[in-house]
Amino acid sequence: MREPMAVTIKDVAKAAGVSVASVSRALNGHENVTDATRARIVDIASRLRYRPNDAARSLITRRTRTIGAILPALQGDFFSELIRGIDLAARTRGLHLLVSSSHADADETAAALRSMQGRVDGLLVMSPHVDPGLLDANLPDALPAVIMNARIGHSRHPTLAIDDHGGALAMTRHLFSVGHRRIAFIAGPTGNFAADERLRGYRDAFAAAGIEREAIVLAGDFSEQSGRTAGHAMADDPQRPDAVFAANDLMAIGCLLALAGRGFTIPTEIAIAGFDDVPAARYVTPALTTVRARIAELGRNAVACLAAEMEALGSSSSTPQVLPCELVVRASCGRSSR
Amino acid sequence: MREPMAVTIKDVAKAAGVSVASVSRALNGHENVTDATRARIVDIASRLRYRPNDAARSLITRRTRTIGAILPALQGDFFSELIRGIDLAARTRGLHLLVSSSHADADETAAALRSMQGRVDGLLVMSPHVDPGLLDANLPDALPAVIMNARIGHSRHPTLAIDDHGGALAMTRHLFSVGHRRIAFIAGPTGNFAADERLRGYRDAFAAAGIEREAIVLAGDFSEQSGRTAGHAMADDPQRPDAVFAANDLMAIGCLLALAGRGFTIPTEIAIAGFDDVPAARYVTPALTTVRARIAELGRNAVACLAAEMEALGSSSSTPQVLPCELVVRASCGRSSR
DNA sequence: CTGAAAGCGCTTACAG
DNA sequence: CTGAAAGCGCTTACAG
Repeated sequence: MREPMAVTIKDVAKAAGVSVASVSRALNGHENVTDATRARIVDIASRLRYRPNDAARSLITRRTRTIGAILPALQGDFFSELIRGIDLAARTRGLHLLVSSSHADADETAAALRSMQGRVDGLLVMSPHVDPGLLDANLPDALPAVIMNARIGHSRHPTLAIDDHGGALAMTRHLFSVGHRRIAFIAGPTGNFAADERLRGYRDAFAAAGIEREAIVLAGDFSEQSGRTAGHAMADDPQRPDAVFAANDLMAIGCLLALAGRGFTIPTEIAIAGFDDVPAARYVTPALTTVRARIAELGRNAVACLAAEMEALGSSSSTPQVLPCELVVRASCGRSSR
Repeated sequence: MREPMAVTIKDVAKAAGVSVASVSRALNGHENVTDATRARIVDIASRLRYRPNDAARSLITRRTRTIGAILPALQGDFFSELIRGIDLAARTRGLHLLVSSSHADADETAAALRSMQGRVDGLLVMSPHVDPGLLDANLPDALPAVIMNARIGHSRHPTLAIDDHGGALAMTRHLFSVGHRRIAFIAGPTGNFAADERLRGYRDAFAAAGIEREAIVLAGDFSEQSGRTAGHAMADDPQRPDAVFAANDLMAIGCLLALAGRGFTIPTEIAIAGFDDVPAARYVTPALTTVRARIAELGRNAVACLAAEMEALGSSSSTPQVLPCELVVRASCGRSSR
């Protein structure tokens, strides 16, 4: 009981009374085919429900019409948005999307990189601790790749990033502008690109104000719990800051909940700001002031950049892109500066 | 300037002084190879950084070691969780994952189905308005496929689903048990499987209580805005219900916000419950009572089911699975029944 | 245990 | 414009 044989190009050729070469040319839209022949072939092919075998085609064309996305995770608002942008942009170009995520460490990422090889025409890579050397060591030079959210210029591959630094800088300035001065920062995990950039933005704002010595940095790891912990630490601190800027919304929310639980009034006694504008930011009380990045756009642009790479093989062009962020001022920080 | 030739099985054979057949057998772990030969081949292959060409292999084995997931969307907490479960389970089995989503209508879904053909060994399909006929018409009979969140038994393919009906039934009973009787239901989009099932659960609870005539159903479309609209309608209603059960959390939150904005106290004046347990449910004030489904598990089990299908070709086995839901009682509905 | 050979289903120079 | 043929890189009976 073998599987029913799929219809191949030979079957179509036979039915149409032409060679397989003509079928191939007709179906692939080559010029050198009579309209009449093409019409007959197209008609028969569809009647036979002919579907070219992708493996055979890939074998000879060396193209898969597929791109791969290697991401640290898939769940959560950030990745959810990112992958939506990627998926849409890939579909628009008729590209299939292979995904791989949840890589705990560099070894797993390397394995994922290798396993994508040969199955994709190009790769989108985001790794929080991305090491350009990892890519170079595990990817053939010829494979187009685009890196997301890593330091621009650190890799020979085109890199696109959210302007985490600029967003954090703008938020810190905003907090200054509404009258806060003792602004604590709850940091994200050290070594994580976005976390480091946000911290740098915070620090630069203090430096620009000539008060870098007054920066107060608390440890965090992007989890709500670490935000709570920081919130309790602040509540216990006799020199309590008058504002907190957390490196992401989850920590800001944890901090807010902890502080509110300890009886502090927000924003009058202490203001709170986050980063990401996750959906939940609108629902906490008071609603969270935060920084919004256009993440789907990052994904979309990354695909566009990758597609360009794939077409112009070798000519690694396209200026690095840094997508600006936007301040979203809500109730948790007092009134806006304007 | 042609691309650098990749190393093929021939290169390995030549370097090892054996035939390509032996290389193939050695690398694929067949028994009939001397340990010494195998060792030499493996060594040389890795030294040459040999990577079998997947297209060539697929062409002959008729396997891609890839599964496809066709989903209505990718963003949002639900799909985020679902795809996480799918990705993890696929990885565990060494299967690649091809995704396709954002299909506005049946035509686009059909196109996605066809385009996956030949690129995958099996398919995971979730379509809110899934029509078994659509699958049959666009998929070769031989392609293993598993359907998620559709009515069990309506397709010749194995189907797994969240117990939306049971969850809604349980929530409605819970609301009865804490003393509510005039419980309105904000429905989701008609025709959407989950929405319909949840409504049915609500109705069945009323029927079981012998008061089906007292059911109050308001229209909604799963959006926060439709929840707000329903909330305002209730606020204006002289015969205001004493509890609202929304078919999803987004609508429940919209309704809660609208009602709170109109000065109603929750849960004393009106209780509110949702469905899904999205992260935001914990952050609204008061925190939302809701129903939680183990969505990642649905994805994981669907992959397991698909993998079984793929191995035992033809023997469509595996009893239909319905994953139970769990009540999450928070402050928005008054005290728990226990 | 090992090799020579056929063949998977395509595409593309090369002739005509 | 069309066809015969080579070849993409593998795997797998079939012999030995």
